Amino acid sequence: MRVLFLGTPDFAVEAFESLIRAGYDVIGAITQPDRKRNRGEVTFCPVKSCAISHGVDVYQYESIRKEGVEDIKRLAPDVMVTCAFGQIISQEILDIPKYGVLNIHASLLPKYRGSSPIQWCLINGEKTTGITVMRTALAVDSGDILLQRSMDILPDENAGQLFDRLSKLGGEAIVEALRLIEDGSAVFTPQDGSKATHYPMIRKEDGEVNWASSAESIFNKMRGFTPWPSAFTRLDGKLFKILKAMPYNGEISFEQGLAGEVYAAKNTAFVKCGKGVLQLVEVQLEGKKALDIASFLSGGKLKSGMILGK
RNA sequence: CGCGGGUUGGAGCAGUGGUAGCUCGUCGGGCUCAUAACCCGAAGGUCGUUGGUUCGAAUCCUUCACCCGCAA
Repeated sequence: MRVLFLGTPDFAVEAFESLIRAGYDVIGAITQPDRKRNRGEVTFCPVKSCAISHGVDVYQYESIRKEGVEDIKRLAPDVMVTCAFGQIISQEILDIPKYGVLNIHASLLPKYRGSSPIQWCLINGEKTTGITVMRTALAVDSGDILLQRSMDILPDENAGQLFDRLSKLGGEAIVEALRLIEDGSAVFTPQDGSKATHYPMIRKEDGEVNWASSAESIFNKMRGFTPWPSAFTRLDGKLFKILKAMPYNGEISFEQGLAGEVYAAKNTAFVKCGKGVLQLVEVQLEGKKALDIASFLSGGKLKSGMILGK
């Protein structure tokens, strides 16, 4: 079976490699164009690097609808697999492969349609999520479902960790999906549109912590934004990332009792929230490396009574 | 050549011309029923690299390397 893969970031690499490991004839990988990076080395996107190492041809288009049609027709795939590709595909392309186009989505559709499902599940404090393999349709994440695999979200898991686990599950799911198609037992079930929820791509500025909200919701937000783009606040006017933290159940007596107020002990620090207390575990100040809270406190930049967010 | 911050004993920082200091850790000793507590003492740094200015540089100028924040 000739498989054409469309995907760009880390999340898609696992699916790409799974297909190769499973013995499918992966005839090409289409990714987003290489983006300019001014600081650090210029690197190919993860799927491109992986494809090259496996000797798979890579195709990149600014707009696949306008530039990719001829290439895809020439490649004559039996099936196409999309995974975090990042571009909308036209009906003309969807009609090319005999077995259609499949998409791997990191949520249990119809919940969490959109481009940041993993982050939003964490932000909303979900306990369960999963992978959906469905037919790619013109409307975003609305195609008929071929199969789903669910997975529990760990209590202190962040988006990076959940990404890793879901990408593996996605790799397993897509291989299983192709098996179903090959032996003719694939059944596609329409989504119940009335239960659909849609979330936008998360933006960097959305990562700012509102200390007036509850420790629990700040904790969930931090998990959803870590490791990228990170939950942040201000320390003395400087960008201060909260990379790891957890709600604290003990009693802390704050001098002023204000939201965002810091209580710094010897090896740890707490922040008063609108409801509850958050214990800091790992932080990063603008221009500095990420540090565990004990090391950061050694620097003397965080003291009891300071108010975060200003 | 996009903008900016950084590189000082094991960790994190201070120190803008006169041969380095703080918190923590480490090691030794003491106190205590006990402790991540407290007390006393000790070890540990040619201040990222290159060249220069100077009587004298961690501190000023220069080369390179590496780390990081922002913007893309």
